[in-house]
Amino acid sequence: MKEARKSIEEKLLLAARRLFCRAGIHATGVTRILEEAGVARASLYTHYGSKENLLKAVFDTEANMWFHWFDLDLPHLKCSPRERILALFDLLEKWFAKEDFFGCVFINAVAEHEKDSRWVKDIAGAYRDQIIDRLRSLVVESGARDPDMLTQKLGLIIEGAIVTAMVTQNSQAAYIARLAAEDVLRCMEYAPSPTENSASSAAPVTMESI
Amino acid sequence: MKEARKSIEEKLLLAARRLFCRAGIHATGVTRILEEAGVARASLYTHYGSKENLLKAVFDTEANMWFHWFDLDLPHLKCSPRERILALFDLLEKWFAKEDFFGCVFINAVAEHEKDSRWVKDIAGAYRDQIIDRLRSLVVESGARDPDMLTQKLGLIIEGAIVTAMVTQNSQAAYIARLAAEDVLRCMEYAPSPTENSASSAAPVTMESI
DNA sequence: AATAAAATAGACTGATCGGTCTGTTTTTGA
DNA sequence: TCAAAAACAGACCGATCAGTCTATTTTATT
Repeated sequence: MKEARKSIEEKLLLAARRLFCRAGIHATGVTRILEEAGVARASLYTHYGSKENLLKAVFDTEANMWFHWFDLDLPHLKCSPRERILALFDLLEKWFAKEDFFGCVFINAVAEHEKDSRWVKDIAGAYRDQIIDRLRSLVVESGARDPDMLTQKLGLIIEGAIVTAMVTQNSQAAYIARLAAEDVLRCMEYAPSPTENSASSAAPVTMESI
Repeated sequence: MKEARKSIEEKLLLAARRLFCRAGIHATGVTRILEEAGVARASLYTHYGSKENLLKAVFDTEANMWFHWFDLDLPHLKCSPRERILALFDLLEKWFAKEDFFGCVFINAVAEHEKDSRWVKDIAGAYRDQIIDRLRSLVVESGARDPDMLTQKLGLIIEGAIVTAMVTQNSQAAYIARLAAEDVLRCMEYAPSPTENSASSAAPVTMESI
């Protein structure tokens, strides 16, 4: 296949995302980003204008990873909504196992910036809301009785998996998280799905019957 | 009661812990710590020698908070081991609700330092191991069938709660985490405790009977 | 009250930061 | 092929960083 040459923006984004997560945002100087990207100093400023704007662009790429999972990868799976939720943890495991996984740039950025800073919290929070919304759609599809509560539990478990994987440098955190997610799913009562299981009684499915 | 005057070490520790978590470690200059602590510049260096040593001392205070919970607060509760595990999440909720809660200094420090840095990862990791060990003791006390797995699940949920509370600035994360913890406890089979329930059958308690 | 030790304010240093600017080389498109 | 645009290397700037130092004031001990 064609060896597509990376654009300057791509080279900067890849190097910045990697370094911001591996070494921290404040601890990463622009000089180091430029060395790793193999790009001239002035190019960073003609393309992004500032280190801060480059960070915002890295936020974009990280959010797009999540959107790709929810909007393209998971819908293509031929399985039940419940299994689609669990498949998310398999995607997490592949992410954690990458040699350049060093945590989530949103979480890390919030951790190392002024907590009442407008722009970091607002941008990271807005992306987080969009990701949680997609998770909630998956949960609603599954027919859970209390989708908001289940979404919050799963979101918390996902964030716990990310942080545990970062501090332990072990992708097994995704597997633990998947098992914990199975537990909370098992404990949630499901309403019968309108498309499948239409012959069963109207009584909710309890955890004993799963 | 006596108005105990804070020592210079205490004033520096309190200000540093607060600022390291609220604004980030790299983003916090020593000048700002000194202003907030109301202490002279030279005093920081006579007492701690460097900003890095001050961070290590902050690690100590954060670890002592956890040790106090596990070694003093929880053992005093007159309740079942299972309820003691859940009481941990009530302690988390009180922590999150404090007006100067801005995340866990261990997690935040790992997030914003070089991931293969020896000292940050080693110190934070060693404290984490000690905390997880105490959690495992609680789990073993509860008589769970697979204490290692349960400990990992609960540890992951706790870290998820901390990060969720940090990014959402909402102590409700502890409540969600407690409910999730109840779910994983419910799904874990318990062996009969040797001290209580000695009259029951040898069959393990399943989740239906809880 | 006198003296020694500790804490104070704040100037200072060398290094590094994000960002700008200059001049040269490479790429691109007609 | 040739001119315009883009990317290049690297010097440079003002600000800020952690840490040192001096000189003064406060505290503690006798």
